[in-house]
Amino acid sequence: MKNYRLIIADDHKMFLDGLLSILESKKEYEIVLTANNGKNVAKYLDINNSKEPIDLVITDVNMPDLNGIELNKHIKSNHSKTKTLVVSMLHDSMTVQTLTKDNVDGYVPKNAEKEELLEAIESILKGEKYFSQSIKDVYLKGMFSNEQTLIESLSKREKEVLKLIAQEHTTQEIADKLFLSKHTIESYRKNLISKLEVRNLAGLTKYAIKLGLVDD
Amino acid sequence: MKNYRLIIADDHKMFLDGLLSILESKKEYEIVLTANNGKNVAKYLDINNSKEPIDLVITDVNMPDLNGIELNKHIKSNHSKTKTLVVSMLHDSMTVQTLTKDNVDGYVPKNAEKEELLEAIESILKGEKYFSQSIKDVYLKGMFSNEQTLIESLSKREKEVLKLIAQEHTTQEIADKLFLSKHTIESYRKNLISKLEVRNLAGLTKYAIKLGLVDD
DNA sequence: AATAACATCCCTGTTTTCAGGGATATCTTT
DNA sequence: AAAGATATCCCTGAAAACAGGGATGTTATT
Repeated sequence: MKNYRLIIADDHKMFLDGLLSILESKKEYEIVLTANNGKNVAKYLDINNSKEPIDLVITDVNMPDLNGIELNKHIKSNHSKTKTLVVSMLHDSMTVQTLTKDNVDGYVPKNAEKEELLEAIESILKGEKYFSQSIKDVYLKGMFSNEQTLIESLSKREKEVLKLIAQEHTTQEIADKLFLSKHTIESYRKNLISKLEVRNLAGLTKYAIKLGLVDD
Repeated sequence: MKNYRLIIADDHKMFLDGLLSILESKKEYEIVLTANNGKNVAKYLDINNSKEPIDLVITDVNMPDLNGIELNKHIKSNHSKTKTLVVSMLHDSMTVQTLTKDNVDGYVPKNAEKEELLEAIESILKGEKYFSQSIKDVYLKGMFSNEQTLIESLSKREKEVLKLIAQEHTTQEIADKLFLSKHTIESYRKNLISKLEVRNLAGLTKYAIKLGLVDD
């Protein structure tokens, strides 16, 4: 009988209990540690992993102290034998992309059936990758929308100007604020409109929000 | 020994399991039904409730078929003896306000500790109301921010124009689209700027997004 | 019946944005 | 060394937005 050692990290107590009750049905999984943040998991691995290695860390994305993305990165850099499975509520394409880039072993949304979760765990422990269809969809959507690349094509200064534009400042005001010529800001505005393929201020504002440059 | 009959509704299987495992520790709670949508709960109550009444329905907000808000409304209109407790991930002030208006008995966020959940259930079964502090905060914030009232102060037509403005249409284009004079749209734009207390298109666009009039 | 809110339209004048050209200097990458 | 991206600045003219007035008829609400 196989015996796998797992760690679960989630700051939602109720959800943790849900995972535990699902995993308790499987005798071959030993839950070595549960944590409500990534830091404690990282700490545990750093101290104890060499003695009795952890096979799999199941983690949420949004957690205090050390979130799932950072935790995955840490594990993949320092504990290469330990697999990682992300189980999360929200999944934007950026998050999925970052995680796959950091070599995460699987990603299952929280609204998945428990059967799928168990399948994901099994696959990963066998050395395969497991991504739910909805996660793949999000990933592909992110890949084939030029949105992401557009955003990345903006320089620091351009983002700065875009932010101020979205904050309802006029060209003149922005020029004064940045100690630049009015013409310079006009150029930026023009370039932004053309780069982001929008028509006017409204479009720029929407992009600024998408980029997280403005609060609302 | 008391015996309470509960129903749980949540479309997230894992979360349902979490709730179940928490409630199974309490012998006095009998889980009569679990459902992944509101409709099945409503149906069950409509058929069986008079024989053996249900004491409490624990429900998520976002569910297919019949969401938590509608389910609560249905229960409060047709099964007044059945208490309701909402357990949800996201909680905007509108949702909280609607639910309290519809006389929900409690509201606990999903990231609450299991102790708090059990306390909420106990309180409600005793006939009290239970709202987590974070829920109260959201509620109060919604009450005292003029944002909500501002949004509600917009007429249907104003919202329609605002939407088109945020979709990057010019005044002339909107006029053509709605078969109205350019001057009319200009008036709307002016009124919107003054009502929403913003300076320009950027501000209007941000409000349109907040209102959910435009996708992004 | 009166008031308020809504929807519609009009005018004038100023400011800002948008579109379309350029130019120059720096810095990085090939 | 050349090419490309970045940051900066300039100009013109048209289109659009913004500010500030007003007006009229309809529909709710009181």
